[in-house]
Amino acid sequence: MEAVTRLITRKGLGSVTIKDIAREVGVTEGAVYRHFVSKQQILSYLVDQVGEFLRETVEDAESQESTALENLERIFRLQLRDIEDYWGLALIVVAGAVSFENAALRPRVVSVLDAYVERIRGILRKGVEEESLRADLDVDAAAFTFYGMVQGLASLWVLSETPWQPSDQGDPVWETYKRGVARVAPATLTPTGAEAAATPEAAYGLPPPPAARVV
Amino acid sequence: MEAVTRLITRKGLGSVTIKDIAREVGVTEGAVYRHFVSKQQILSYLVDQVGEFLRETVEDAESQESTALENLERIFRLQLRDIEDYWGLALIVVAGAVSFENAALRPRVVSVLDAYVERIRGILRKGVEEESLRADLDVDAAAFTFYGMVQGLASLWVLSETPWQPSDQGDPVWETYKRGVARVAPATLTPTGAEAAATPEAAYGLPPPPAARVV
DNA sequence: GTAGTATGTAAGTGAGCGCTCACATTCTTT
DNA sequence: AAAGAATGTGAGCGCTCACTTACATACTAC
Repeated sequence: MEAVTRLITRKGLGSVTIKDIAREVGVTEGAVYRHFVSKQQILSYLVDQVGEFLRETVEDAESQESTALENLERIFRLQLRDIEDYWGLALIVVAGAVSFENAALRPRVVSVLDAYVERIRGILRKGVEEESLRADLDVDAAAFTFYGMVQGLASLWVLSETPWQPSDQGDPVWETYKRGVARVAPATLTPTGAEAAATPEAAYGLPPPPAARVV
Repeated sequence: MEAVTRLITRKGLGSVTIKDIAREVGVTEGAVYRHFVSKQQILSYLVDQVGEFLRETVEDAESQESTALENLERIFRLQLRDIEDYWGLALIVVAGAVSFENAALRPRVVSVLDAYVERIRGILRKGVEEESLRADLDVDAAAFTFYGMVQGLASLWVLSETPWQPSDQGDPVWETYKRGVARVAPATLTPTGAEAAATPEAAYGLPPPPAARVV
């Protein structure tokens, strides 16, 4: 399984063959089939493994005794780090598109993703209850957006050849998200010409985010 | 090209063969190769076509004389509609992951995506200038998030078998985004127990969004 | 040490892929 | 009507893929 992870990370899911896996492990194709009944099964195990990985990430962050908002931020940052470390692997689940080619694998991917989004929703609900998130928050929409944020960063990162890291972009992206969900004074349009708002970092007692890089 | 679009929409990029394309058109494989030199070329044309499609969508929305925020909302909604209509096709670009399997196609996909995100950035910049967006907005991060929002909805939609439509989820998701970028009073944490904020729809003179559905 | 099982190898098989080619048909031009 | 170009056919080539099989070796238990 580790060899498969390495291979996918190196050359993408679609181009990994059984022969590749065997060579990576240092055996022949037949030996692989002594332990797995099909390639499908290998990928299926892999999806489970990724699901477990996601679950642990979220639960670790949740176990901390802090506000839902802080937990979410922790998950966001852990996720970005994981994408950097195992990006090909993370993409199996995070960029679910990869799997939509493989109809047999889809139900597993769907259940992993559903569980993930549901956990995010749970944290958001808790945040609304404990009043660190705005009371009128649409929890479903916010969970969607959280997922999209991670996935968007992941796919733009994978596609770009430049050496930027998701975690570099993470701060300002997180700020944008936070502004949409955190509890704030009622939103009102300020007339043109009004003074610029103080940076929200200051409002939260955080250091200012680093300058964003262009993709 | 229309047949290819239809096929990808039906069964995904990876499983479309030249034979499939020929059958869909009503000719044999050889005839396809009379007009295209390779499968790679067909896909390459397709990516260009999608890029053109995206460009038109954005330019149509931009040509309207309204605030950047309203233009962005229009793009968002048009995009969701396009994903519903041609989802497999939209995914070629939107879920760039599909292409990362295909190294030769990647530069084209990257340039299409870059152009798209850059256009979103341009609108956001304009919004900051005309003061419909917050002055301290991180334009790069907001563009990232916009892209992620669309892509997240697209991939969750593709994966789920349930009959929900992205445009149904669109309203609350857009509200979450808008709260993060629109010009508002300086963000300050309200103490617990404070009254819930008035709905932002009211602030913008819009009808309340429909209840969100679960994936 | 021997039996039995677990694990590995080398050489396949058959199917499907992108793509080619010798040839047939249809369309356009004059 | 004839010529030439454009378009289409169907067989098949070379390759790679997931997967199989007959046989060999290594490990474990008694």
